[in-house]
Amino acid sequence: MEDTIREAIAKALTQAGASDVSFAVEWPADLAHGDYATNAALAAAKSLGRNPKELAEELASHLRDVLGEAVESVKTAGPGFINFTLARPVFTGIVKEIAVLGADWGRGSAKEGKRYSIEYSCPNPFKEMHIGHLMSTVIGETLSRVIENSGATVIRDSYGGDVGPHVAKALWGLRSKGIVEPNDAKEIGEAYAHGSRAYEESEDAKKEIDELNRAIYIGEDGELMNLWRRGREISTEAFRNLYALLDTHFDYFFFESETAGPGLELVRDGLAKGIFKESEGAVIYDGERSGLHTLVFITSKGTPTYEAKEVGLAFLVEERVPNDVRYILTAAEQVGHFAVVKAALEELAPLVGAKTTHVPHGFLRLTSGKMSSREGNVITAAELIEDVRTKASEKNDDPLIAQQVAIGAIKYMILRQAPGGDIIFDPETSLSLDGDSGPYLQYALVRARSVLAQAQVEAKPEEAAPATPYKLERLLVRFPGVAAEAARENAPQKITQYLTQLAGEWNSFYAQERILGGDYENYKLAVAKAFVTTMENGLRILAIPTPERM
RNA sequence: GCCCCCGUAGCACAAUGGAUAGUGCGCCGGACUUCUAAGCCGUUGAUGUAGGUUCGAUUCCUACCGGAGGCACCA
Repeated sequence: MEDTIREAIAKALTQAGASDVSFAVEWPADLAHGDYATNAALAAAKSLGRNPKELAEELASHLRDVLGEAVESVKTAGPGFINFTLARPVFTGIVKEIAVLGADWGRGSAKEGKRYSIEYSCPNPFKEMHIGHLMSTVIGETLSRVIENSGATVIRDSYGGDVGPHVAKALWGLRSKGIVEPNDAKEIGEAYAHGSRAYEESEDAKKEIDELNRAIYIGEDGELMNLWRRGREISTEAFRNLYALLDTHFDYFFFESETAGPGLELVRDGLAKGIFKESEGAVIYDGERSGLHTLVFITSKGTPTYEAKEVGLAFLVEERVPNDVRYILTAAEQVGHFAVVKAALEELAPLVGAKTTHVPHGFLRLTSGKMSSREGNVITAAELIEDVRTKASEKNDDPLIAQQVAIGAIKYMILRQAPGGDIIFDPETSLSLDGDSGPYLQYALVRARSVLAQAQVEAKPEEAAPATPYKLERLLVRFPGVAAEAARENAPQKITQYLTQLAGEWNSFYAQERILGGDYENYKLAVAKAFVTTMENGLRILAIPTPERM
């Protein structure tokens, strides 16, 4: 419908003598203004030297003729907007279409045939997954689904640091506590905190940890490597449990132990080609010549840094996961580093560099101060989920439903805003189960399904409908457009906000209209069903669970 | 010092350059003989400052103020 309107406007403008004017067709903020609006008259008025209101009036009357029965009215408003109110049959048609499409309602094709490689979550083995990783995991999974929904194939991977100083600290910590066989991820996390403190407080410990770090890279100390393998296994198993809870499933896991070797080699090759240079015994990329930071890729001790490993990873992914676009999600604090890696990649392998995009996300900040695993005041992902689940079980006896509500609440908190922004997280008040929240969406869906389950008659979109479409219907129409916009702009929050508005409209409809046994019962049931389909499809994209009852 | 991000009501967040700047929490006030009150209806309240571009700026540009992050051997 939007395209039809757009074309009609373009033609009308050409007739008026303004063929290359760019204009918008958008949803008015207020439904009272209609279903679509355009600024075409405002945009064209200047080049035509016309009064925008007059021009709008002229265009409107022309468009009224062209669009005919599809529109209820075409009116001008304000400084020269043209508002389109769609006719009743258009909405009836959409309600029918939703019933036919079912799970496919809202799916797009803009990215058909594209392969996306998306990397997210990326917790480091030997540390516990904290709420920061939760943010990356939730945003990454939902962004993946948003892109899949527009027709692309998405291959998900997570990349973890299983070598490097933090591992040396954890292993040193385990050894110093005399632990040969760690029991769980928590024990390893504590050992890391212990080793990390020792590293800063004791020269001897620092020396030992540096030595361990090298030994892990070399990998010849059998006993050490056994502890390392065991530790990595325990950590990654804990991650997998969380991923199952969060409904995210990776196709690949990459580890720094695999990227370190290739990374070193690639950077050394680059050094020979003059892309990198030596400085104070280290191999660096001189980013300053292009306004970036100058960063070390290979340390003076010969170990690769994060940057070199990232280069190795880029090539490894290219080999195993052929793709058209590669997204790497990390916290925003890495933007400076990533810009340097990308610049280096663009010199080493222009095609790989060009299609690699860093998608930064904000931090989850605590109102109670900074989180630091060294300080031991991190909130782990598992703890947070457990806390919210406890809160949710006050109203739900069924543990599965309490868990679905908890996951929904946490995900909503993360997905309601633009991914780049920080979330100020107050464990006491941030996780609302009322108002704008995950449970709000879930509850609206549960009530709608409940109505449908109790219905004695069939949902029939072809039965008589009231002359004026419900606001709910007028919002339902927008779903595919919202989903497409979210994919185009990497903006999952657009879907969250839309679903919130839609749920609110359903709640109002539910409160005002008698559905079962009321007027237009068959048609209202069809609208309720269309709402259920839309909410289900939307929540599926967000990866928010849909409880059976609440 | 340099680079990047951010500044919207008491608080947390929205708003492809458009109309009366939306929503939730909180505050205050309503409605249950009716399909689930985690809900509905109403009320209160905001674009850091100063310029610029534009028919039109929360949005783009400049400066300033304030906050967060980054700036060579952690990731």
